[in-house]
Amino acid sequence: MEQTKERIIKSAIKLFADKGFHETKVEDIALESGVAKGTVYLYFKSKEEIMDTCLEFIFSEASKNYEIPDELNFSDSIRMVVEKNFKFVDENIDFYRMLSKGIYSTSKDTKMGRRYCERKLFEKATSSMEKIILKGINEGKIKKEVSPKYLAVTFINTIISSLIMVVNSKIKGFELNENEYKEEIINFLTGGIYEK
Amino acid sequence: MEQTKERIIKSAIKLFADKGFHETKVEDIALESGVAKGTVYLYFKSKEEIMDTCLEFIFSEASKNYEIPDELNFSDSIRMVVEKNFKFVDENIDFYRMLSKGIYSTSKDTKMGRRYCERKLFEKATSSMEKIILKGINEGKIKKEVSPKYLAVTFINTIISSLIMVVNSKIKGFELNENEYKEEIINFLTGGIYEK
Amino acid sequence: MEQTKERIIKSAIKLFADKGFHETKVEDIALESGVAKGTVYLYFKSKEEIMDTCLEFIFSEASKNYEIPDELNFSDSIRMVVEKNFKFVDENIDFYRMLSKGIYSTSKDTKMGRRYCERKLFEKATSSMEKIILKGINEGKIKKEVSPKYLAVTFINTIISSLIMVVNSKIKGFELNENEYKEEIINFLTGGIYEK
Amino acid sequence: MEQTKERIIKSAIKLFADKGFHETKVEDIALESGVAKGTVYLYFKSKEEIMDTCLEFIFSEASKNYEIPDELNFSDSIRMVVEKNFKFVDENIDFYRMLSKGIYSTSKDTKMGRRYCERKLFEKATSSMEKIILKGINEGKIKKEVSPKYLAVTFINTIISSLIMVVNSKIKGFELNENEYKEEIINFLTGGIYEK
DNA sequence: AATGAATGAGTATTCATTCAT
DNA sequence: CATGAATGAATACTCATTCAT
Repeated sequence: MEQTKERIIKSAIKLFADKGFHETKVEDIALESGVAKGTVYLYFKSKEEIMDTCLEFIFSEASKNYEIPDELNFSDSIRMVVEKNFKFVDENIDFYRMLSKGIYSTSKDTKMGRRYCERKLFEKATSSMEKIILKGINEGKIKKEVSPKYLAVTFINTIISSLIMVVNSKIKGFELNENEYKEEIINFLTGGIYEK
Repeated sequence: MEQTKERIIKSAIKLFADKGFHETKVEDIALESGVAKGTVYLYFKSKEEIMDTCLEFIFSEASKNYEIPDELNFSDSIRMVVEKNFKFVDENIDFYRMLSKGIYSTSKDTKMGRRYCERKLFEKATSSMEKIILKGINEGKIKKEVSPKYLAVTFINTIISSLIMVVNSKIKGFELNENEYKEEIINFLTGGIYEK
Repeated sequence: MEQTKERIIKSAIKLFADKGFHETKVEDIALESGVAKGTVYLYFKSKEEIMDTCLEFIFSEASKNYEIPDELNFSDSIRMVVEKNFKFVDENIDFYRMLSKGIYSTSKDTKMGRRYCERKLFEKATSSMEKIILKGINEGKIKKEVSPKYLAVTFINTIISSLIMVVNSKIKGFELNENEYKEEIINFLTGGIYEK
Repeated sequence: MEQTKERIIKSAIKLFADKGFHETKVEDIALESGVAKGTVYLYFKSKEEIMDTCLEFIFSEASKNYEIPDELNFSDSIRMVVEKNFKFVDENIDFYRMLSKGIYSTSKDTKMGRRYCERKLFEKATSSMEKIILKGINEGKIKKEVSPKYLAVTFINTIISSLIMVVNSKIKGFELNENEYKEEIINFLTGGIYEK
């Protein structure tokens, strides 16, 4: 049943987020999903493949956050991207916890794995953001001299790292007013923080 | 000898950056340092302690990037922070490679370890950046309505993620003109991208 | 399967008897039991736990040697205890070889381990022997002035050390006629060696 | 200096008694003796040799407990052997603690090691006891039918195990009145417990 | 004689993966 | 489809011993 596979994925995401890849045992995933260890191997060739499938699943979801209607203007587009992402964090906190683990990592990359998905998502995000910046230039909000590509990368990084901040605040009891912070980010990205 | 300990640290940083924590074997570190496995354990109680010492060492170096003279104005302060950091990346590429690993991680944290150092560095960075932003407000560059704290966090995140971009470009052959990108970041953070 | 666990216990007793605790490797136990090293750890958390289980098992068997019907008189009771024990040695030579190792030992004790079992067995043995001595006093065989408790301890020690002698004779080619020796012990304990 | 060697031996006896052979590290012995690890190896070829020397030293001391003047009668000889041994236990508690460790042992025996010393001591003890028993027979205290050899073994075992009891009582807080117990043992061995 | 830094062989334990039922 | 007993390769860590100083 495909339902079983989905249950395994969900459990894996939760556990990888809690304990990281290496600290999560296949047995843990099996227990959490309510199946036997052997069953996990009916649906996945290896533990790596479980991780890869988790990432593929979540990155494909995340990429929808960068689908913005053409008719929106610069500021509203920025607002929509930021709001979609903040909403997504709320609903997929485990995913971002997984991402924010960092450091004690492995370098093993697999075809469908992290790098591939990350890059796919990143490319989607920056190309989408580039269009939004072009809107800003056309609307006279942003100077013509800037490099839309580099600025897009910068905007995306700013958004992503702000999401990580939100996650950290949720988990580590950092004090951070999510809504105020979000508005500050939007304000910042739309140039609202600088005196004319 | 302290020289031996230092050689081990250097080797460990390189290897953790190359292969991540779990994929790096203690034997690898010993070989790379030109000592026997047992010798590593003369200087460190465990593999974890090696990682912790690496982080402590490098985070304490990195925190110097946020020491800015009071007499500099807003824009020059921003420029100095960004330039110091870009220079530091060039000279400590292994460290940033280590940081940019992400995902397949562990959650084990030790007292002197990652969280502690990360937070210490982050707090130093944001408090330093907050002062710079206050300069910006006093100079009339930044609106009085902004939250200096949130903006500081955002500025720091923007800088850090730009550094990660540079590292990725160096390693994965991403095409990125480091200098142009750096100028774009400075420009962005000092409000230069927006039309008056 | 419980059968596998039992096979492991039997092999462990044999090996601990042959080579002692430290000289017996977990791999040896696995080989001797015809299972893989990992399998041993399915049934036991650690090598210590194997030892503890061996001891628990064998001490509980040994304690049966001190179960004597109330209706037997003093001399017959002594005879029965001694004979049961000599028989037990014959059938569980490995166990006594394990006990007689001595000296190059460890001091690590675990809850269910040695001390606990030893004391339980010793208490069972002495309390049982105390009853037999009381029979001896009641029957006028033993003087009323003696301390039944101390005498019980002494009788038990005499029996146990005679068993160790038998084991040593079996293993190290000590010349010792088991039956004659046994009769001498019974004779000794029932006062038969002394002139009236 | 021979003084250093003696200090090492004393420390080793104490530590072996505390923690057993395997749990005592050569480093521990060095620390306890106030010398460097390397120095230990100036006086002993190996850790085994330290143990062997400890045993040799202590067994040779212990064998003096069985040197009894010919002119003493049976009962006084028994009393002297028992009293010497009880006194020796008091003064060399570490040695008996070492002996009473048992079980988690090793089987490695070395030339000068345990078996050799133990047997030497045991032979000295039993041959000495045999003479005492012959006195008993000559004095009409013990029946002529007994086997002096087997009885000697039994007497020695009774004494040795009573010493172990005393040690255990000292260490594990067992309640045992040492003097009463000693008198009971003497009484027992001289036939005083049985009604005529 | 004394030191203690360096060594590396040796081992308990873990856990992803398999496969007979 | 599902199971979970069995596997064994892989690895962090220990400690007796050596030897240059």
